[in-house]
Amino acid sequence: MVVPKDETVKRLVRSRGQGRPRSEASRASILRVVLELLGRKSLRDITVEEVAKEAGVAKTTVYRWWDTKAQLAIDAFLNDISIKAPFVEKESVVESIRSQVRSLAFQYKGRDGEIIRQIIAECQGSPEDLAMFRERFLVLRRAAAIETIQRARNEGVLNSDIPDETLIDLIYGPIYYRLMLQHSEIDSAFVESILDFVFKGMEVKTS
Amino acid sequence: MVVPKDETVKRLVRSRGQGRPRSEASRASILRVVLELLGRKSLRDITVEEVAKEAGVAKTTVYRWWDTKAQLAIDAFLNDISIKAPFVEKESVVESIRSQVRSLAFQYKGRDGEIIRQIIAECQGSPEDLAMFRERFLVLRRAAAIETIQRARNEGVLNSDIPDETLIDLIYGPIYYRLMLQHSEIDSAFVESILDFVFKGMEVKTS
Amino acid sequence: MVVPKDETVKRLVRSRGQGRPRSEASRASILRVVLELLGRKSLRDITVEEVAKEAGVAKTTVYRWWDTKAQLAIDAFLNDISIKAPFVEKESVVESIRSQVRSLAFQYKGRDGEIIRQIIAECQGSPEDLAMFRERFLVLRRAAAIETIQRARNEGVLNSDIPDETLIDLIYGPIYYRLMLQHSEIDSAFVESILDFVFKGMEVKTS
Amino acid sequence: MVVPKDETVKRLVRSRGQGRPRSEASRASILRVVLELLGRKSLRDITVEEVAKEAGVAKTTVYRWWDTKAQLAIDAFLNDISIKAPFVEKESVVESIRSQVRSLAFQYKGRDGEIIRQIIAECQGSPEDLAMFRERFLVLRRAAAIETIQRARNEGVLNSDIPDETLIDLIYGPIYYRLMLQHSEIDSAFVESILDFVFKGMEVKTS
DNA sequence: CAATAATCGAGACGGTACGTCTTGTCTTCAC
DNA sequence: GTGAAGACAAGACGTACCGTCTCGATTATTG
Repeated sequence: MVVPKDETVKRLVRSRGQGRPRSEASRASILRVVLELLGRKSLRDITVEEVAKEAGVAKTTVYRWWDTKAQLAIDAFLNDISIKAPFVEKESVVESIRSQVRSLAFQYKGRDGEIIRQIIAECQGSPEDLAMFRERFLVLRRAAAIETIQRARNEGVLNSDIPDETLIDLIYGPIYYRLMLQHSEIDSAFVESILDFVFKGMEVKTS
Repeated sequence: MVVPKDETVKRLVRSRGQGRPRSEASRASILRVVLELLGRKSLRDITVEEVAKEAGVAKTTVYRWWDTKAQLAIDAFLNDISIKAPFVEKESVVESIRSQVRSLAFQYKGRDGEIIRQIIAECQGSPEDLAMFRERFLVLRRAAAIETIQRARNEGVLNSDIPDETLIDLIYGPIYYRLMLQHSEIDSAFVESILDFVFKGMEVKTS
Repeated sequence: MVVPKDETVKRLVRSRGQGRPRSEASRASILRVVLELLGRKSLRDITVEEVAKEAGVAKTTVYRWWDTKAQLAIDAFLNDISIKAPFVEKESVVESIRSQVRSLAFQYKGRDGEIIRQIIAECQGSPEDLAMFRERFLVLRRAAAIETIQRARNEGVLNSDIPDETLIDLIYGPIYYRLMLQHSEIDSAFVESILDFVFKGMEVKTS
Repeated sequence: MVVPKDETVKRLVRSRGQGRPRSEASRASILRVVLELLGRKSLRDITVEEVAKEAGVAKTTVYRWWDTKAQLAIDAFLNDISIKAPFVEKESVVESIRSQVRSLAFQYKGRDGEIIRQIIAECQGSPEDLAMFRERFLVLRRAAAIETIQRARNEGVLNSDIPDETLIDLIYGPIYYRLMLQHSEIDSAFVESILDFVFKGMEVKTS
């Protein structure tokens, strides 16, 4: 378990104590600017200096709360999004999964996909950053998927002995693959083909 | 179609004409150094200055033939590797595919996977670089896969109407997913699970 | 009137306000190194990189306070020298001038002449630099000369209607001429000949 | 005596022998381009690369015939100008000198003065270049001046024992002083004041 | 008339310094 | 103690020229 050094943790750790309290305005301004810049340019091309200037904040204030640009981007991203692709109750568990994957694919086609792509790239330079991205973003979503998959298994809908983790990789891997390599669109034809192949003949059992 | 600006093309373009011919020794030295450095550190942490110095070459010579660090890394990588995961004739077409995927997964677990990971990350900052990586690396391998898949279809072994491109994404996507996110190992249990799931019941027909 | 962009002015302008104060140690170190290097090599052969390295200072620190190498050299030179050829009270005003010119010629024969020569050469590439050299070095010295000349005129010692400025050019021009062209030594025979010619018959009146 | 390394000498030295003869077209083109560039920018800002390109000539061709940029500029300048300020016979020897100084001052106010200024500056970096400038430009003109001055002495017109060399410095020094420092114009008021002061009462004797 | 030899253009080369940019730290004063 | 301001050391960036070199092609003289 990697100890997260992100600002959320720092806030908790430092929250008690003397002195001038942390400026909430500065924090919000920084995160807002990062997100806005991420809409215009590659994370690589965004500089801490630029963020500080745009946010009307001292560079030291940024460095005080975030160790790396990747962590800053992760915070900005998570601070902004609500869960846009949740697992919702459907007529069947499999349909619930299919529905979630469709939502996620739609989300990844847009701005959010772009940002995630940039963050993953940025995190390749540091195992710690990559670990943080997984823990703060990926594991939550994978946990929800696993729970749903297990419900499907309990209902006898999943007639395969493929491990849960691997099944998740099988479903979401192709989407991340296209996200990172950009060799083809993440359109609905693609998503439906994947889903049909993975869940072929499974919905029958739910009836 | 992106016009590749990599050195290989430049060499062809400039091969006819006057002037001092390009130094093959410098070229080889640069590519060798890049590869050697890629074994020791992240591509992000490799500097052109460092490459030039280690290669005993002027910085301008590097910039003359490669536009970006990503292109340099791609060339160094491709210059080095032979196709380590080819499609070889097996007792069945499906087995031929399974065998290739096993080889590729094994390759991606090691140094080559590490390098590919770095290159993909580096290419995210520039669509041109990413396009070059696809064209010089990905398309060749995907073309071979497609050809094999079509042979399987012709033999009636593939009983699914999933498009070829999507099938490739389904098989290789999970591997790239684990390569980039590093949430789990690309071990043989993982690979076999994927292969079993994708080709379940298909080998029967080949008998 | 050219607005000087040299460090002295910048210092005054920026002196009030927040932020880390300018490092006096760095400033002194840079100027010291420049002067030391000027004693060993041509100003053309001195590089900013070299100055920074020798001074144990970042290159940016040099560029932050000085726009051009010429300005740097002027500051280093002025920072070092006291007025080595002042106008001192003598038995007559003319003798006071003669004495000053002798001192100046002696000064220009040595290291200072060499440095001034380099600075003047360096300043030819930019009207701004040349203007700064005049304003920070030349005008002060010419003003002192003019004041002394006018005292001489008031005493009726100067029986010529030559303009003050031109008289100064007449006396000092030949010295600068030899300094820049190096066709002959600036020795005392030369200086005395010039002085005798310019002030011939004038000292009589002072008796 | 410095051995001139300029192209004129090289031409003579190399003139006999086998091989392809020197291209007169290239030589003329180079000198023409240098002169044209000198009209537009500082000699410091002119690069050999630029000269070669503009002249449609290989860089090696420039380097083969001229060792330094200063020598190139000197050649270009001398190749262009005829003697624009000669000593011509006048009603008196002194008037002949005065006339020559007026012409020279007029010349130095314009483009030629600008070029000379640049060349002198450029030559400060190398004693050899400065020596060449003196030998190929200055000595010829000073020799003519000395000859005229001696004629004046023989006619008893010059009633001063100032050495010839120093007298020349006294007359021309102020002009070069203003040329290099640019603190005032080299206008006729200035020239006449200098001449009147130097030759005051001398013309009487010529009558 | 072939051999020789110096020239030419083109342009790659190793090298150096440029002036800028970004990083992450530090120092001051204000709150 | 935090924050804004901004100087600082460090070092890579990508560019511009330097002066040299290696080519193939050309153009004269010499044998």
